[in-house]
Amino acid sequence: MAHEDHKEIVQEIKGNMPDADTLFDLADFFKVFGDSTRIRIMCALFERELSVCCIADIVGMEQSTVSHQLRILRQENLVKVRRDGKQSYYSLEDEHIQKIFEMGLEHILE
Amino acid sequence: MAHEDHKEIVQEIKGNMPDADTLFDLADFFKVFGDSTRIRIMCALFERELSVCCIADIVGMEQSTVSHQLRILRQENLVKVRRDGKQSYYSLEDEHIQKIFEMGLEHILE
DNA sequence: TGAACATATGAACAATTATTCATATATTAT
DNA sequence: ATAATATATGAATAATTGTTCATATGTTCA
Repeated sequence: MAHEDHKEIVQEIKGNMPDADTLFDLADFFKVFGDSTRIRIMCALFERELSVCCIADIVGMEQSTVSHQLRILRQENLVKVRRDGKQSYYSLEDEHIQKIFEMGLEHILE
Repeated sequence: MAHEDHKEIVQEIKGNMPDADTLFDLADFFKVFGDSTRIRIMCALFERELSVCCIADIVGMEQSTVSHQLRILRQENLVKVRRDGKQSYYSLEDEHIQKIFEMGLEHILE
């Protein structure tokens, strides 16, 4: 236990928090931003849609690696795919992503 | 290799991207948001500053676990500490954090 | 000074995750 | 159909990371 109003504070805060499931999902969402390969992939996609092999060359990693990471980005609805012949072209799902990206950048550049 | 304008596109995008170091730091920053325990701790701190033992009770984890996670939050300048007698009171460093949090929440609630 | 309490930290363990290799699937052109 | 190319995926491995236990540090009060 602890100081005087411990119990009351705990109850108050617990009552006002979003439910655990939501926060769990939120953590999963941010987890996607927490890897430098994925961050670089997303960053590349800010400019335009790109094929998998272009992305691989841009980030300097194996095509396989990029494919795996793109799947993760797809699962969290951060990117969408378009097939055109042999290529798959990936692009960002919406603009939230760039905004969150920029806010993070703001924070670390302080 | 790949389709026609592959090389040009790769060069163009590579030229416009922030340098790798910055993106690495950015990923590290978001990594902090990518754990449900830390997310819950931050969420609790939106309301007010809290002692370590309060936080431990709110998130339902060991004091030790919370202390370790608070250190990580401190290292990334997301929280600050204030000593008052035996207790350490933690609070959020700035408002970026809540904004980023809310944007993430917006995204997953779609 | 010593007891009691709050917090911090090191070591160990379990679990998760990123990457690569090898290979499968899909598409196009010959 | 076969060859060539682009992408996707499964298995294996290495590395990272979250949690806990045990204990150290710091603070107050008797």
